[in-house]
Amino acid sequence: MAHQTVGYPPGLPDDPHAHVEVPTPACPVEITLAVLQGRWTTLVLRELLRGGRAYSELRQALPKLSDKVLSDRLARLCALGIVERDRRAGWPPQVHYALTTRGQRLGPVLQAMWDWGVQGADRSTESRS
Amino acid sequence: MAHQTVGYPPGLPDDPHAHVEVPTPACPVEITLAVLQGRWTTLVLRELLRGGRAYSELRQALPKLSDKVLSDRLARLCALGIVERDRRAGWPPQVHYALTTRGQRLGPVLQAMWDWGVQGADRSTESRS
DNA sequence: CTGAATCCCTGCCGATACTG
DNA sequence: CAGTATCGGCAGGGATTCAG
Repeated sequence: MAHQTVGYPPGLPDDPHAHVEVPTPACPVEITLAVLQGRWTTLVLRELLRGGRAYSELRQALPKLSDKVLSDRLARLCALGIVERDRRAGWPPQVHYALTTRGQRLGPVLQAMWDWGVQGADRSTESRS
Repeated sequence: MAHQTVGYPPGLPDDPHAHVEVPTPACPVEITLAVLQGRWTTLVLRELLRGGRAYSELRQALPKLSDKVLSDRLARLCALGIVERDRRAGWPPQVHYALTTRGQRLGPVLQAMWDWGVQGADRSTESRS
């Protein structure tokens, strides 16, 4: 099934993905979650949302991030069509990374998560259905 | 650091969380991601967004989900103030689960993820910064 | 009915060292 | 500079079993 009714407390529109019963790529939310999953992934995306960066610049921005994980994240995001790799000729060799337009569309998603994280600090209100 | 600039391609507003360099609870996006992380979590939330459910109803809706994981998810979401537990007297013993208002605020987040997952199917467009 | 406890296994993440 | 190779530790998740 899928998370289609999200945002509609009582009533829910019909959606072909609305009956997913297992966490598979069939559910759009799971797809997005799969992209975002993995430690450091969102931090890398944040950096790239601020503009394209060279590998060394990313390393500099995220000092605690090892080569292996950074490479893994970038390779995975490239494979997913989120990030684009640009190997530039010359010396020293440099590789530039930038978000594809598909990747840039993740902006609103991260923004929504940001907003919830900020206001979520207060857990004062409660309600039941 | 944090993902504050999310959604603002070139320019980025100043934010105290904007300089997080390690994935810690200091970043709102990481907070939200932590809440959503874990297999099955979003599926459980989807079910609850459609209205409060009894434990048995959740099990029925997610047949492939084991008791342990469902219990873990619910307990964790309760601890986070996302879900509220309502132990009802009588026989057979039944426990009702519902989202708190804080939990319901996750609706827009999942909606954004849903939207991206749906349109993300096409990776035709690309661009560089 | 509703969970908590236990066991095992898998995959991720980090550190280190090495190559084009 | 920009990665890849390898190894080990550890936490997450599934199945099964037991308890309130």
